[in-house]
Amino acid sequence: MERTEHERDRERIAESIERVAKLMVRHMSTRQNLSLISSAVLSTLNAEGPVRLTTLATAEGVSQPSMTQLVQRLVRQGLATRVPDPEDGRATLVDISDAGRSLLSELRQARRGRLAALLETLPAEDEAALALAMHVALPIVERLIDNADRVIDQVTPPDPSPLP
Amino acid sequence: MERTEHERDRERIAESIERVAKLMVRHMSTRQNLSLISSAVLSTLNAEGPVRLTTLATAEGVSQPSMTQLVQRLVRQGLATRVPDPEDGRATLVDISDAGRSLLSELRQARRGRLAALLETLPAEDEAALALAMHVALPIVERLIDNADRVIDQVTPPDPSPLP
DNA sequence: TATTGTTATACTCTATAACTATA
DNA sequence: TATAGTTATAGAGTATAACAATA
Repeated sequence: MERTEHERDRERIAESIERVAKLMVRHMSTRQNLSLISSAVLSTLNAEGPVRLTTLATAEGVSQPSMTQLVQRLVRQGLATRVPDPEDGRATLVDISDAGRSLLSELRQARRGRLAALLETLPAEDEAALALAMHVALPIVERLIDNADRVIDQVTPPDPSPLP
Repeated sequence: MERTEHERDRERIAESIERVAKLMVRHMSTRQNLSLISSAVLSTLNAEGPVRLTTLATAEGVSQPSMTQLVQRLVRQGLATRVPDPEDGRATLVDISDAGRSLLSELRQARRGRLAALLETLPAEDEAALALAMHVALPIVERLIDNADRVIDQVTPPDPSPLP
């Protein structure tokens, strides 16, 4: 049965991803400072310039009202700005502020520091092996992530929702 | 400058992990059903039998009051039970219920299905390469995760907390 | 006195439903 | 009428501070 081993591999991958995700949410998101989603939005704003609220919402996979609130929090904290879209009176353009930009770079530096400290706990040959494996895996994982939004929603329906 | 390339590698790894984490939180956590942390607690209860609330809290890296609330939610939903510890009048023992156990196995099956569907979007040679790379990387990543709780908190202090 | 857990309070993040304003 | 966004409301999940009860 080759398929069984295959399945076990996948189970193991899923469990490790879950543990890494938990770790990220807990530690890499800089606690006090900014949540995972807020820093992701800040990062998007930094890369894409002024964008509409709806664009942000769909990009992050959250509802429009959720993004409204998130942006309100960012603006309240001085990390983002809002201006009406001159080309569409209904729309608002959200952008990152200077404070947002500098916080973002601090977050990235902190993240680098944490990751570096973590990797330094490994023996040198382990880090080398990990780097090599990541070099192979990362481009594939990134394609996988790009596929994810399309694929997962197609699989979700057969969910009879067995509990309250 | 070998160090610069090294750094860029780490930056890329961190960013991919962040995206995977976001993806997990959004999709792999079965939306309607149960959050990442709730299913993790259920999973711990399933594996470790009745455990104390404090043990759960430290295992998941959340505060005692947070775990109190989380367990209250699980009990309210019929997924967990609580009994006083016969050996210590202060303590409570939390355990998974039958409904919790069956929900957990449904969650795991759903997760397997999602991951399988996702991996099937890849060309065969990509999946093979990914499986190989993961085979190398996973044991190292798991050691890394085990190190994480110890290491990260030591690095966090030099955080001047520059924003409100 | 120390430990176990709860309650009180407050914040982020999330969603759906109902709304306003512009196209 | 359709689209962009907000407000209202509700709930999960998080934390700290202050407390009760037991060891």
